[in-house]
Amino acid sequence: MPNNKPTPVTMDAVYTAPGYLFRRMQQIAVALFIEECKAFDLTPVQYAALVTISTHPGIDATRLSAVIAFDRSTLGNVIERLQAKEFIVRKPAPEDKRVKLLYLTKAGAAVLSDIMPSVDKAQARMLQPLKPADRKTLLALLTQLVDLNNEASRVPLRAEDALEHLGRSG
Amino acid sequence: MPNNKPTPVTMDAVYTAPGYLFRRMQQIAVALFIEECKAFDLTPVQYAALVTISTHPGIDATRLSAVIAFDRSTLGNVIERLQAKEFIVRKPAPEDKRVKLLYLTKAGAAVLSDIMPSVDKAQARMLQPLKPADRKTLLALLTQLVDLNNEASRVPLRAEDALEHLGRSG
DNA sequence: ATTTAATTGACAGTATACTGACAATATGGC
DNA sequence: GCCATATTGTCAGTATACTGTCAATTAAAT
Repeated sequence: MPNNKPTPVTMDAVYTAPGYLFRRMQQIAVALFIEECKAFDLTPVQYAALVTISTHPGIDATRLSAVIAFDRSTLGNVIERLQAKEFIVRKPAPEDKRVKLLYLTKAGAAVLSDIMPSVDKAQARMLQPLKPADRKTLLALLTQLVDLNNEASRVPLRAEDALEHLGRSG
Repeated sequence: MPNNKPTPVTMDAVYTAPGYLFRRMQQIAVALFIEECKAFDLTPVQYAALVTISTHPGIDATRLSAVIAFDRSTLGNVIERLQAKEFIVRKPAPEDKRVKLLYLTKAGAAVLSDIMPSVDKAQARMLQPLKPADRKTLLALLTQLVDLNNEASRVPLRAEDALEHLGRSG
């Protein structure tokens, strides 16, 4: 005969779900970043954008979005804020009137090099509670998992594709 | 003599940062949840709130926030949306005019029991790419890490404290 | 009991995220 | 060259998150 007992719902339906744990860790990661970097007025997303513009001067917003796997719509606002803080400039591309190319300003390069130690400290702090060997294991598995799930996100990482048009034949 | 070479910034400053990886996994987790559960019109946060109200009928918003470690301000809007969908009701507490107690409606209980298999499928899918042993390892380390970093988040998990006032002496 | 503290829900402001749409512009097929 | 298609940046709408504030209310201090 069928089992008609309703499955009892417990908080384990939340606490043991990997999605819940990833959400918690993301919140913790942001909190630690903000705390360590509060002197620099940069968010984690803004930091990632700055790094990418630094390593790919003249990148445009769409390619930037692909290189860090952030949503293109969201990135518009991020870029505006970085521009308002005068950490980057936008220049129209001469050969394509739709495109605006992104470059670091001197202030942007300065803040990026200044913030690095604090970013590193924040990244170290969030893994600190684990034993060193466990940190390595977690980081390796996490890197694998993100990579293997790349296509599942709305904006998959496309670092190679995005670079094809930059600094080469064109 | 001092080393004046500027540290070359590479994309590793982003790609290997645990904070970046947690952000990516969180986005992937949400995308998979939404995809698997699109028939139910529930977000991951709304699901967690529903589960908690189901296991703690009569909980108030502040304690709900502590039990799932979500921001209290944010939760106000979440509760409003759940109420608009008629999955929960809010009743004023007789002994404290500030408090509004939360209860599942029949529709809320139904959607919760209906959505469970899809939630489980989404949770399984995000770990699927890993070998079974690696899934266990990752989940164990992640659970540890969230727990050990509990105080670092703005809204630490306070499941026990939050329960003290419910269904007991009062 | 009256002043003081803390709590609760609400709100305003900022910052990610995603969906879907749009105009301007480029590019391809023909 | 023209037309269908694709790309780029932008915008409106919704949903988390966090900061800080506030009025109403309750609890604590004395």
